[in-house]
Amino acid sequence: MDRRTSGPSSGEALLFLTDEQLRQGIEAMFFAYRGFTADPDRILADLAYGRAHHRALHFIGRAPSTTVNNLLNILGVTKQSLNRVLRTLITDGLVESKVGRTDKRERHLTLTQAGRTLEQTLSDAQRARMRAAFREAGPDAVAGFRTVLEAMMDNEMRASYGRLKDATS
Amino acid sequence: MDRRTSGPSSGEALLFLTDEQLRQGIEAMFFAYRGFTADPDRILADLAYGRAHHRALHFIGRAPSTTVNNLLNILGVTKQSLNRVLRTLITDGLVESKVGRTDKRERHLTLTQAGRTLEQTLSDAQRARMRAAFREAGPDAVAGFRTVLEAMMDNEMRASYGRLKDATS
DNA sequence: GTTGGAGTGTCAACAACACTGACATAAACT
DNA sequence: AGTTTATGTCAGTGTTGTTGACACTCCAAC
Repeated sequence: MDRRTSGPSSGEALLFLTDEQLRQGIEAMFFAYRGFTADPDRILADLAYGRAHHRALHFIGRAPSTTVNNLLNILGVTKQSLNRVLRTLITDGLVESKVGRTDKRERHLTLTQAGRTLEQTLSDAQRARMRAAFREAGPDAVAGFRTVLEAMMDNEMRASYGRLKDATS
Repeated sequence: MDRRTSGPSSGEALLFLTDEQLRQGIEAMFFAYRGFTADPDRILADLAYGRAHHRALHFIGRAPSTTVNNLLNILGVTKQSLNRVLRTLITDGLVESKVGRTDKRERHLTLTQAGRTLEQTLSDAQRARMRAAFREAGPDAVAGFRTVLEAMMDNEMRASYGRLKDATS
């Protein structure tokens, strides 16, 4: 009924955000995410893999020698779900699983050469689109993009994101 | 191997985008999208519905009296997939399907009162998070956010997005 | 030193939701 | 009359999420 969404603004300049503006943000997010995953999805469709395999390859490549449990926290799925994906990647020789030295309960995951190659192929497609979008939008827009996305994450995800970001900066 | 990603910049100021920067953008998108869907997902889990139902409700509410075919184009799924969802929504009395007046082949979809109520509940949760993120990030960041997302869409999706945006502005 | 609980990983079965393919019906178009 | 368009339905399949049950490893208390 109210066209304007009111509420406290916690000390910052008050922003008048209409439901319409928020709705456009929601739809932008929906359509953009589809574009975001479209290119790797096309590649994966030909192979016997899906988006979950891509995610696993990405984060193993990002943090080599990570444990299953660590990957679990990042991906936010159940260990059973992840395990199915990991099993195929391991038997297909894309990921190597090594029993931990100090704690033999842990499995440390690393990409094999073949795994790195596929990860590169998938990431290249995704990066190409991201690069084009970033170029088109300009550096200020990119900064804003990241600020908003970071504010939209859950706290635990923001923590994972921050850890990964800091690890290589 | 190359730390710097080069390439033509189509007349604009050349931006040096490292793979690392792009990777952070990719991960930000991944984690943020999880946050973006987390709240409605929690609500839907209690009901017998899933994310697909939410999407249908959203776009029917957005463009009332839309046809099945139009919805199909927006959502980018097969009619079999959409039909399964629509059937449950119609039998549950959340969506009304009316035969078209001028073209009787078409079915025009509208939310019932119950449908509007559920849609509101779901959207409120999602808007609350979006609003908080927008407030925290500030208006300039929001503008950049939208610019980048729009640049990341496929052309057809950008068309759908534009149509919806213009319809109510 | 053995036992019990916590941590970690694996196997099996099931549900949601996407897909393809084939087909039926009705209305509109030519 | 014949073709195309819009919609709905049935059957089958694949990916990816879930829960439940179970095995192995570590560590600490007894």
